[in-house]
Amino acid sequence: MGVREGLLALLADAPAYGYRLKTAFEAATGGVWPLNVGQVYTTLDRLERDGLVEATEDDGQRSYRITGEGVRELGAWWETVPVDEPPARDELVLKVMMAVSLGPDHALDVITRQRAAVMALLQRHRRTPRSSSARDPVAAAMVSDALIVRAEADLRWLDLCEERLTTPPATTARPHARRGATR
Amino acid sequence: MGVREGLLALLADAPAYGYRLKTAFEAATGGVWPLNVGQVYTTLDRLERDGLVEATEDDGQRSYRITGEGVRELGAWWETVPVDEPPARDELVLKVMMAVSLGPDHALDVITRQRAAVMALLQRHRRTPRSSSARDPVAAAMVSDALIVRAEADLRWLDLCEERLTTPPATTARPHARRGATR
DNA sequence: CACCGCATGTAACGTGTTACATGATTCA
DNA sequence: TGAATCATGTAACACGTTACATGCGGTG
Repeated sequence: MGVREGLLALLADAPAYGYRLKTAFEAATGGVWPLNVGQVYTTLDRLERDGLVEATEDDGQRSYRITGEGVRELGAWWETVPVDEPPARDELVLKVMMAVSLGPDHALDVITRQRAAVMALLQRHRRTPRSSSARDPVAAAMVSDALIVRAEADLRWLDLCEERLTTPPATTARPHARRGATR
Repeated sequence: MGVREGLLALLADAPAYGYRLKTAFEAATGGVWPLNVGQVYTTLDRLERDGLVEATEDDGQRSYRITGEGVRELGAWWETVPVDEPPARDELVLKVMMAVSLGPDHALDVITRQRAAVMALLQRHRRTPRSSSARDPVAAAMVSDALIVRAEADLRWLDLCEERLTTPPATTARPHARRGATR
């Protein structure tokens, strides 16, 4: 999810042909998000089918240019955040939900395992400085930041779940100013 | 992503037929994750194809039971956290990455817009107490928590991105003990 | 020459999503 | 009777992913 809009964003900057879009996409993401070339072409076909881009054939080179419709669609993409109604399916959340439905003991067990796994992942992300020796250090650093922040949020959520399972059900506090998630 | 494993988890508790799995899945997720019945049957077909479940036909009722193979697969699911190599595609991250590749001014603009959108979403999530009047208040509360924590993490990450774009590129600090994301 | 990078595709598969068709049962 | 719920499926589509095929051009 995102290849479609990603290519559209690149084409908003300048017209380009398929292969160049692949390299541009990978460069924009600091080289950490590889993209199969084949997907570029299929995605371009769909974009053309939907009238968001136009192609001009020149000597075997198909150059793609964004259309007015595409510009509008892209503008909406920049501004909006994907609606979560119904809430986006998240693997970790689903896992804990299912474990809860199988019983609180099972749930606490899964939470413990998941916390250990996420903590290991977090440490790995913190140790490896992905920013250096990448094509675009800033982009790579941002992706790295995202992984770290996301993992921290997962830990925090696991703590909240454990609280909800261990404290009496009357106490349904919202996660407002709580912090930590370090254990 | 997750329906497959979700159904498998439910079948690990007890054998069931298709329609019951739909209601069980929705009940387990506090009623906030609706599931089309059709998908249950297609997913069950795939699970059966892969040998993770077995079906016993009885008077038009196809009852599904998890197999040993399914139990093993499910056990791995409980323990592991999805590997992020390459890092999972995230819409917000992709958006900012693409904006960065189009120029820092564009990027800061998109970051501002996205922050506003995420903040609005966060406030909406904090206001609506999804825990009450749901089939499973605990599950619904957990999903609500996840949305809140996730949105907070997104805000935090947007702040970090802004820092990386506005501070001199020499300073590449890691997001260790930083907190805030309240603006 | 053989290999690698450039460049364009096609085919197949996996999963998720929606819409639609078909019956049986239950209940106001 | 008519509507809602239960119950089982099929068809079509979207998107992502991988593998594969093909041809060109430069370079060791």
